[in-house]
Amino acid sequence: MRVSQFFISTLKEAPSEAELPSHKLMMRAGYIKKLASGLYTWMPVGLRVLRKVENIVREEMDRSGGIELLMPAVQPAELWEETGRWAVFGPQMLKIKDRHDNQFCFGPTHEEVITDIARREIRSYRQLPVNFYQIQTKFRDEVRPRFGVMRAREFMMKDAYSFHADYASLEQTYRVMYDTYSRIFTRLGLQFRAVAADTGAIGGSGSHEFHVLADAGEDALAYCPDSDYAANVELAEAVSPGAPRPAATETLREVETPKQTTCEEVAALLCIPLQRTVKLLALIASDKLHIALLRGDHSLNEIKLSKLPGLGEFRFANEDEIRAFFNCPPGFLGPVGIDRSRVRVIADTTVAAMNDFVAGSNKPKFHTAGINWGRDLPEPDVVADIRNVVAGDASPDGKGTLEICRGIEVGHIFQLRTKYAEALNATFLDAQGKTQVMEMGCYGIGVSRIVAAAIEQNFDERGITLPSAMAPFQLAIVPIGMGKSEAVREAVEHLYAGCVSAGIEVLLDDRDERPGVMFADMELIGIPHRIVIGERGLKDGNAEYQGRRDASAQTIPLQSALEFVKSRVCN
RNA sequence: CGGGGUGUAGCGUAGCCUGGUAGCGCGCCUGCUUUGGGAGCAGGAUGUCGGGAGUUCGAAUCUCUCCACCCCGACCA
Repeated sequence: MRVSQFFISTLKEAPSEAELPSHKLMMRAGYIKKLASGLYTWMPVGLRVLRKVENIVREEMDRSGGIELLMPAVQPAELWEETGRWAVFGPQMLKIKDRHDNQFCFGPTHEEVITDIARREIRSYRQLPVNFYQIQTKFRDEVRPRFGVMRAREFMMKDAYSFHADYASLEQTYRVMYDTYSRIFTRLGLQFRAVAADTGAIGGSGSHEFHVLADAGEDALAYCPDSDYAANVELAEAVSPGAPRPAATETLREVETPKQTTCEEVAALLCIPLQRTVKLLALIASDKLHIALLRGDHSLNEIKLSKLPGLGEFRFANEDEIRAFFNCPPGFLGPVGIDRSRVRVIADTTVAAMNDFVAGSNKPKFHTAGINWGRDLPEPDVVADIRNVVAGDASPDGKGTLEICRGIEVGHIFQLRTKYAEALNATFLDAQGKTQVMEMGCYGIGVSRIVAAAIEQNFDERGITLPSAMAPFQLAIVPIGMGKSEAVREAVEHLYAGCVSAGIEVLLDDRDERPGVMFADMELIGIPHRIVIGERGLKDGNAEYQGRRDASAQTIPLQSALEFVKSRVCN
C-alpha cells in the first residue's frame, strides 16, 4: 500500500476529551473518529487492526469446533418477552419501532435469537453438541460510555453459544473455550489473566473472565502468585480471621478528635495503626437502617453486601438520614450506644474478630477507643464477608497470600445451563426418545475493546507499539528525498515491489514529506518494522532498518534488504 | 440517574471576572526556499463564540433556559 493511495489522518495533539493513553493514541493515530457519545467510525488504519483481531478470533474459533453464522442486529421484542428479559435489560437496551409500530431492539446480546434457532433446528441428541458463533456489532446503551472504543455503546463482539445434551458435554466445551481464549490472547501477544467471575445479568453458574492486564483497567483482580487462584475482586472471598477474638485489654474511653473525620486522620492523631480503627457505613434497605462495619483500611464490596438477605436493593443513607438517626454528622459515627432495636448491625468478619478498637462516638469531635464486643456493645446482628480483599490477604485456597492487579475485561465465558433453553423451550429427544432441555454455554469476546486494551499495554512516548499480530502494517518504507533522487526512487520501488510479491504488508510513504513527518507518522500508527532509504546510505549501497521498539537503527546492505526484512517480519 | 466541570476555526487554546473591531499555536491553501526527526519566509482561507430567550445603545463576556460533551459513582465485552 502506498500512503498516496491510502488514507492516514494523524494529529499532533489529542482531543481534550480523551484521557487514557489508548484513547488519546487511537485518536491521534487516526484509528477512530467519534460520531457521537459511544459511537465511533473505524478509519482505514484502525480497521486494519480491528480485522487482525477479528481474524485471529475467527481462526481459533473455527479450529476449536465453532461454527460461524450471522444473526440480525435487530431483534423482535416478543422473543425477549419469552425469557422475561425485555424488562430486565431495561434502559441499557436500545428499543426501536418499525412502521407498523412493532417493538424491536438493537441486540445487546443474542441468547434469545440463537436459542430460537436451536429450538427450531435441533431435534435429536445426534445433532449435539454444537457451538455457534458470530462476529457482529452490538449496541448497549451504556449509562456512561467512556475511554473511546473501550466502553463504547456500539461495539464489535464475538459471541458464541453452545448447546449440549448433558452437563458433562457443556463442561467439556467450556474447557475447550477456556483454552481457545487463552490461545487467542497469547497469539495476539497480550499479557492477560483468566479469573473466576461473578455471572452478572447474563446469568448461569460457572464463569470466567479474561482480562488484559493494564493499570488503567476498570477491574481489580486478586491472584495468588503461589497457586493458580485468581478472581475478580468483586468475587474474591476474604478468608475469615483464623484466630479467635483476643480478650479486651483496654478500658473504654473518649478521645477528642476536633477535625479528624476519617479513619486515616484519627489513626494518625492517636498514633495507632489504621488496622485498629473501624468505619461505619449507614445504609438504607427495605426502608430500614443498616450499618456496615469495616476495618479502617478495608473497603466495602457492594456485590457481597447486596447478596445478604434483605440487602438486595440497598443504598447509602444521605446526610439528613444520618443526622436524623445518629444525631451527629458523618465523620464521627460509631457502633457504641446506638438503639439496636431500630438498626441492624452488619460486621465484616475482620471487624467481628477485633478487640480494643477505635470508632466514632456519635458525638461531634469525639471518637471512642478501647471498644470491645460483648462488653461495650452487643455482638453484631450479622457477621459476614462484606469487604474487598486487599494485597496480603490469605488466598482462599490456603496456598499463600493474594496480590492485586488491574485488568480490562476482554472475554467472558459462562455456563448458562438451562436458563434460556427452559424459558424458550429448547428441547431435544435423547437416545431413549425422551424429551430433554438443552444445556447451554455462552462465550463472549470484546473484539473492538481488545484493540484499545492492547494499545493500553503497548505504547511509548512516540505512539502505538502493537505486537505484530495486530499491527496495521508490518513494514514501513520511508524514502528520503524520493522526489529529487532517481536513485532513491529506484531503490525504493524495487524493494517495495519485492515486499509486495513476498506478501509482506508494507506501507510505502511516498508523500515526499520531510523525514521527521514520515518517521513520526509511521511510529505513531504503530508499524513494527521500518526501512529508510536515502541518498546518504545509498552512496555505499546501504539502507537502514529499525524495529519500532529498538533504540536505534542499524545499517544493512540494500542488496539483502528484502531478505533481511522477510526474516524480521516472519520472525 | 445523582454529583462536579467544559463548550470559542479541523485539533489545542487565550479572551469571560471588570460588556465595546474574536486572537494565538498546530493543521489547511498558494508561491519560493528547504529535505535524515513533526521546516523557513511571504501571502491566504476557515468562526451561527453549543442552541434559544432575556438585560443593554452594544453580549463570546451578565441572567434564564435547553442541548452536547467530559470527569467521579451503580452496569458490562
